[in-house]
Amino acid sequence: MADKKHLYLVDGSAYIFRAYHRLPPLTNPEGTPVGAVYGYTTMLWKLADDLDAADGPTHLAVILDKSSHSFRNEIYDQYKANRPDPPEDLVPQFPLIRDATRAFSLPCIEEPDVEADDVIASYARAAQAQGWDVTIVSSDKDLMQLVGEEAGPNGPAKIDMLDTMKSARIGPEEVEEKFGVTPDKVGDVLALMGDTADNIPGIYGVGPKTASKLIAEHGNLTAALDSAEDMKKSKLKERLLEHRADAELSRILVTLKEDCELPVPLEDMALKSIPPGPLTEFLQAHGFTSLLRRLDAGSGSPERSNDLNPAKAQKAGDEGTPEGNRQPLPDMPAVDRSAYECVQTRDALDAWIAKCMNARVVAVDTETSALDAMQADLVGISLAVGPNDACYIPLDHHNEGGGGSDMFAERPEQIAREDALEALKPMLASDAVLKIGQNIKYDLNVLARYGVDVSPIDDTMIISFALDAGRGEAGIGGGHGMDELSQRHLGHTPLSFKEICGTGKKQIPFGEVPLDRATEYAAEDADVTWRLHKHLKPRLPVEGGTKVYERVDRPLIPVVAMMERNGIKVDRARLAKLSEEFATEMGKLETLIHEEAGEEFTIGSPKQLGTILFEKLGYKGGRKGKSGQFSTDQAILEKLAGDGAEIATRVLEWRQLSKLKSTYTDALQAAINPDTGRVHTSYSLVGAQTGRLSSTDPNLQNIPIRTAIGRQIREAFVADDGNVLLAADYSQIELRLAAHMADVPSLKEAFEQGEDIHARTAKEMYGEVTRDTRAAAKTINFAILYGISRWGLAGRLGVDSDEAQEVINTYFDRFPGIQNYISETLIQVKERGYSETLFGRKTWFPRINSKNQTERQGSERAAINAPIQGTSADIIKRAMARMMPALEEAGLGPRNGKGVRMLLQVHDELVFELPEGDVEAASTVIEKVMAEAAEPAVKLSIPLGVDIGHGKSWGEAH
DNA sequence: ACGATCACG
DNA sequence: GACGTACGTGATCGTA
Repeated sequence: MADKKHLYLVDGSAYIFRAYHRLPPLTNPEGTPVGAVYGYTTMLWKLADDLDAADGPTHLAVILDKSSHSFRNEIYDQYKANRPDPPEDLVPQFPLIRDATRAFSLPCIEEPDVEADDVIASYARAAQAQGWDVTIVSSDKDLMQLVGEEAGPNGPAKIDMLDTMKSARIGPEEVEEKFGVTPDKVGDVLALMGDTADNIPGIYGVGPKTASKLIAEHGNLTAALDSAEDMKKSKLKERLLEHRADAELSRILVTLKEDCELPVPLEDMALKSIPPGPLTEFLQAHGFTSLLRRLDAGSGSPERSNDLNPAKAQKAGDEGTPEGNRQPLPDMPAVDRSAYECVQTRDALDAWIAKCMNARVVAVDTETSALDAMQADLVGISLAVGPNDACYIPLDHHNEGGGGSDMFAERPEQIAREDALEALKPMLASDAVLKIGQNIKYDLNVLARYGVDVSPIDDTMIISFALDAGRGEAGIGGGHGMDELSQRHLGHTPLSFKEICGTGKKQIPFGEVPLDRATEYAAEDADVTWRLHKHLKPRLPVEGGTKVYERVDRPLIPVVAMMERNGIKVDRARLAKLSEEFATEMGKLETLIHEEAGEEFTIGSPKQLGTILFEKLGYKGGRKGKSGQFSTDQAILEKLAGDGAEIATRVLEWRQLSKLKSTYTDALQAAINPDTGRVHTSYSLVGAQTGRLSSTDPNLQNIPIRTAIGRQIREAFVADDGNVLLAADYSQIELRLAAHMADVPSLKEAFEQGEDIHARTAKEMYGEVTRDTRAAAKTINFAILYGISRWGLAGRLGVDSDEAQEVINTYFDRFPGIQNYISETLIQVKERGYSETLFGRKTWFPRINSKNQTERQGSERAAINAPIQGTSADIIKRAMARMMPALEEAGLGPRNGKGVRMLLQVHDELVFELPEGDVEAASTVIEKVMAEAAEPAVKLSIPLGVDIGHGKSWGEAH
């Protein structure tokens, strides 16, 4: 394997376009724009430098487009006809790519009459045929057809792709994830969906989803097209029949020519050490001083570049926040799991603790027996202070079947848990040592249960969220989990939990994993976390993420952790009684429904229900959705009920009860923690792209309140004896923020006067306030927050779309600031790619300029809403971070586990548990902290109203 | 694993 | 001129 050849083929032309859009507009000393060339140069550098890496190149060549004309234009004169001219300041950079490539002494290939893609395909196949591995450095979807493995003369030879912008490998799985079919069928999918960028027609009206579904079902393009004959009458059928020729033409256009001339023999592409002369000259000529410095430091062999030199970016007139600037891979050795240490003695542990104190920055990760931080036992702790400088400290490992207190359990040598924690405590609590975690809230909770405090902290997951919320693009994940971050930023795949512990029935608890394997896995997690921190943290100041991370999100981590540990008491008996009542009532309804249907069926099956209602009983209400299934959702059933269908009413009642029982009354009883007797939710700080929290296991942010029957469930959330629950919620916070952000004088005045805002809107719009006009005004107010469309509003108001348009016009007339806000927000998001809250939280919208209208409009609506929803989230988060210190200052803090405790957050509401006698004093503090939460960072032009109530239960507190 | 449905702000 | 019809979530169920 050591002498296996690995050819890297760089799609130079495509790269420079992307680099241009993602890097700051740098210029060289002569004033020539070179930002894209800089990006290209660092990328080449990095690739060439990976020569010795496990998956690095042994051979490398750059392929460029010779001209904009190719044989495809002969087949189809409209091919790429809609391509706009490249931006003015990019044009002079094209020839520089050639210069850069030559400076590295790398082969640079351009062929007439074919495209770079074809040359790449030809070289890739030629290399594969000789048994070489091939990596195509590009993210062009046409090239994804080539990905895969074929038998070669000495074992399988694989072709994959590397997207250096995203630091992501694209293998068969990624291709399949993107297209829903294997790489060899990608051409068929492309032929159906077409490509607006290349002006490839495809089938009009068929997008990626439909295309991949059709190909997956029928196997290939011809079969998919033939299948149209037998399809039921539909738009799709018509289109497939009508545009068949387009698809067939497209198939030819997307097919790569794999037998181009190969002007440079494969062997001549071997990577050699790079003569420094030409490279130095090139770097000097373009003022790439940071790279020059690295060249010098690296004694002739290029070292990896760490990032864009911020000083340089500034010199070029950049603001220091290059949008979309993905930094190249950090300067670190490859992960080497054999370097990790398993710490089994007190001496070894003490040495590590000293090492951490010395390092000042340490990544910490806990391994536990289960996922639930409130129940899991601590099994081990891993630490990392540098790349590959990591250890695992097993604390409760034992052989299979030897768990618990079994005296026959065989335990490998390890330090007693209590002793190890006692030794670690000072370091974990030391102000002089920053503890980094990936989702460190989990570790905080586990360790807190053992009496261990961890502070100060940093969290790579939260940093990633502050930088890249929403940034995921189709086919490439945008999440903030460790494996994904590692893949994206480090190009490294950590051992997966499954590989170590197995899956399903064969899964074993982490405590039973042999120590050598456990060390590899656990220490690697700490190592990767340390590396991610090294990589991500410096991006915060450069990309404007510091404020929201330092001022809003980081301080919240221990606060939310504490809320989770606090938990909330639920009245089990009351829930059980409700479950029983619901079951009885459901039984009665079931009988009635079956009687009316004339047969027994599963009411909970929308499919069966649809058949009964619309086929057997003959009610009207057509098919819907891709599945070709009848829709039986609430709106449709209510319509049927309105037309006198008794069965629809009964089904609606049954559904309500079924939902309440399974999701709430049954599930909440099961969620009671046996040790604490309370329910502990888990909040995700990165769950919602807008910056809101989300709540899981169980979700306590969607407990019923809107109907009387559902509200009974809230009555089951109760305070401990002698205590009450207090609920404090912001009143109309999003509308208030909209009034402020869009600067609407009449709405602001209404809020200042404490008026009923929907009534005020009704008065402005309709001249009078009645029940109907107020209801309509309320609908319109929400429509505004969510990004309005005339059709959407029409549906909600029960009028036609022309009338809805009238209503919208009137609204914009009366409140002109709103229209401005919407258009200015959209212009900005389209330009920069992200929206921003008043506190600087960014949410990215990678699809805001999509050619697909549905996708684009969806992004537009989300982008209108995100600054408002996100600012509201920022405000309540700030209130949460300040709440306990303020209460403590007022002498109301937790006292022997009592006093005022913050339990829940529901987007605009905070729930507390407190001694009955503290209600009045606590209300004053809580109201003040919440009302002033925006200050001093942001001065709002409207007051923030806070409503407070209390009672024995959450229901009563409202 | 995924869509349909429905609970919340 | 068609597209598909309000923003943000999570849990459960039936079905593939």
